[in-house]
Amino acid sequence: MESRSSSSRPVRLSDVAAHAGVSNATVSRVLNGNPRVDADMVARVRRAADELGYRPNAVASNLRRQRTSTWGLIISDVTDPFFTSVARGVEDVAQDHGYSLLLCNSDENPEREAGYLSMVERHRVAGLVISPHNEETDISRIVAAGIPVVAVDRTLGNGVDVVHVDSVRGAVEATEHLLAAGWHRPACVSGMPAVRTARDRTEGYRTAMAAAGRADDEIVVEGDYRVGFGRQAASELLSQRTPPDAIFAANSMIALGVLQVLTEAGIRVGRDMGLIAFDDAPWMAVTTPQVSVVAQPAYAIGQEAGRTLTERIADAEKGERNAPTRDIVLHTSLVIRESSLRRP
Amino acid sequence: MESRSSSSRPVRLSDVAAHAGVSNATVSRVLNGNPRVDADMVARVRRAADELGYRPNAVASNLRRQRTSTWGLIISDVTDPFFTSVARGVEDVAQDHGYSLLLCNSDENPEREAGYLSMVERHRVAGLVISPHNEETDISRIVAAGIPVVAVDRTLGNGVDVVHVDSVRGAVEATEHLLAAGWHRPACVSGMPAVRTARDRTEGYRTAMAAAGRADDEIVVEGDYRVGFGRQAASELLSQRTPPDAIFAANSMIALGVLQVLTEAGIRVGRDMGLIAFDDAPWMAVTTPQVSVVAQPAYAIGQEAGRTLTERIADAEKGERNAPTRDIVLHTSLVIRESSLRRP
DNA sequence: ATGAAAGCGCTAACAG
DNA sequence: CTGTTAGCGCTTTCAT
Repeated sequence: MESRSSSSRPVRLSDVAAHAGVSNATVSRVLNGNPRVDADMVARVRRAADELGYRPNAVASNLRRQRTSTWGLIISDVTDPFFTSVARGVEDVAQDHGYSLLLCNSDENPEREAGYLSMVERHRVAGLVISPHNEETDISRIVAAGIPVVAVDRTLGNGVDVVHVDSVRGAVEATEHLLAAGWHRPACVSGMPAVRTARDRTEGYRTAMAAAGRADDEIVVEGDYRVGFGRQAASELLSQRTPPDAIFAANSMIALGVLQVLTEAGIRVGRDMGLIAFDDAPWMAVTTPQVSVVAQPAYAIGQEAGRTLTERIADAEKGERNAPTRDIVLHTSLVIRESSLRRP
Repeated sequence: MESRSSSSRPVRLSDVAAHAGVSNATVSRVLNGNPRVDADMVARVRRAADELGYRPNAVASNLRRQRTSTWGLIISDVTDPFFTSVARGVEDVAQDHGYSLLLCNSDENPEREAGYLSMVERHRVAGLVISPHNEETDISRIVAAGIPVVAVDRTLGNGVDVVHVDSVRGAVEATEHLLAAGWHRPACVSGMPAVRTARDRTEGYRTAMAAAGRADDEIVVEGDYRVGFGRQAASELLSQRTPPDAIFAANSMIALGVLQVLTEAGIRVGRDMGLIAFDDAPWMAVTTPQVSVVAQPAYAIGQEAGRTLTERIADAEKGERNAPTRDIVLHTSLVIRESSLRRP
């Protein structure tokens, strides 16, 4: 039974207090679940709040409390299924704990990232989850402001908690598998060397090649983690004098671009060209042939980051300043489908 | 007085004022770009702010101004490429205008949606972009609070602006195309009838079937817009006595599920079974055969929603309460690839 | 168990 | 052009 005149002044806590015939303090206590209030009072206040259709003003509350109920989430690309799954994991944990998410898409662009970093600081977020562009990403201000930070996918040095997978190992496994499947000249198409996961995945590829005594056959193309670069790299590779006979794509976006070009060129994957990707994506099981991958538990990474963040926030409130840094490594799994298998 | 034991107290505007030897008001004016301040003052204040590493407290500012620099964004599924593209469009416009985004994933769940609606109201967002679950979605409180709202993808009645495509027409085109390509029994796999786009796409299918004198051959399966339902529907369809020979999937998630099942069952798409989907997705050009679609300009929908929202916010500030409701319809395009073409 | 009152950090009248 | 001052709506001592 809320009073609803089109654009009236919002109902304030003091309106509820007046309506219930109690003080502001009591209303505040009731609405915040403070136990030392009389049961009758609680009922009266609740009813008054309902009748007036009261919605607490989170801005005022945040200011007074000197802390917000919001987390910042800065990710590289909302368009990349890996990051959307991570975001989903973070969101679900945030919601469970009463936090909202300020979403920022850094787009793998350091300036944009810096702008967003400044924004979350101005908003005085309670915590931050970030997939940092690279180790140089400067979060010193955030840390100095006492805002807990958890990195996902990529480390940040500085004693910041991180949740990620072992990219080197995943890449080694992918490359070894390609070699074991009988491909002779597997190439690696990777992201920006500035980005840690890209470097690690390239390194894993090189390690496996060297271990197999194939160091001389290494073919590495580095660009970025976008579909466009996957296309470009694939075209370049195909036009070489002695093209590779297989490709290890360092993420799903690159794999998509590579596959587009391969498809357009009429190259039969799994026959003329082997393919394996780091990162699973929902569509990889519906292509012909299906794409083999090194799968990462993206949603779990997000959840784990969210859980770690809540703990850090609790620590910070207790004045706990020097809990040991956590480096949470989740497992990848090699999912062998068809694209990496050599058919006659 | 609360104990704030953590690191150093953040720098406040008054610290900058003291450091620069001016009043708070002057600092505020400089930092907000008020033109009537002396150039020397500006320089002095800027320097002081820099030296102290000052970051304005957006919470305090928001409270005092009685408006925030945040938009709410409530979408059905961050995992659906259509919605992530929309989100991207909204985000880019928001950023251009100095707004941040509070991201909410309603998951096509009315309760979750209601919770988020309440949240954005408490946060006193400056505006809201929402893909409402359906016409019943109750945004009366938001509207009553004077918060401009723009719906995307689905209408909301109530005189709320909306940016979307003509789903009926897109579905008609898809179905006509299937029929023209020589498929005899095309089925329609759609989302929840409660959701407007799902209803519209089903209706478009029916309209086209009727117009072709094939009303008796209609096969409609309705569930939701998720991959899982696409799988389920495809299985059911395949096990029927007289299965369809083509499928119109009402969105890309359903199409993905359908394709998974078709692939697993060894059914040759484009031969044994025709397929066309509403919504393009990046992977649809790398399957074999490539998937024909009714493409929507998702990013543009997001942008358009963002632009409309900024205008509505400006209107609201001017006290403009009755600008005519906008119904912005963007064009779909029929992209005929291979899955809908009948090969011998 | 309840109320009175003092701010949280900032902006915007209003004076000067 | 600059400063003084009064809050924004809420939470939390402190006193009763």
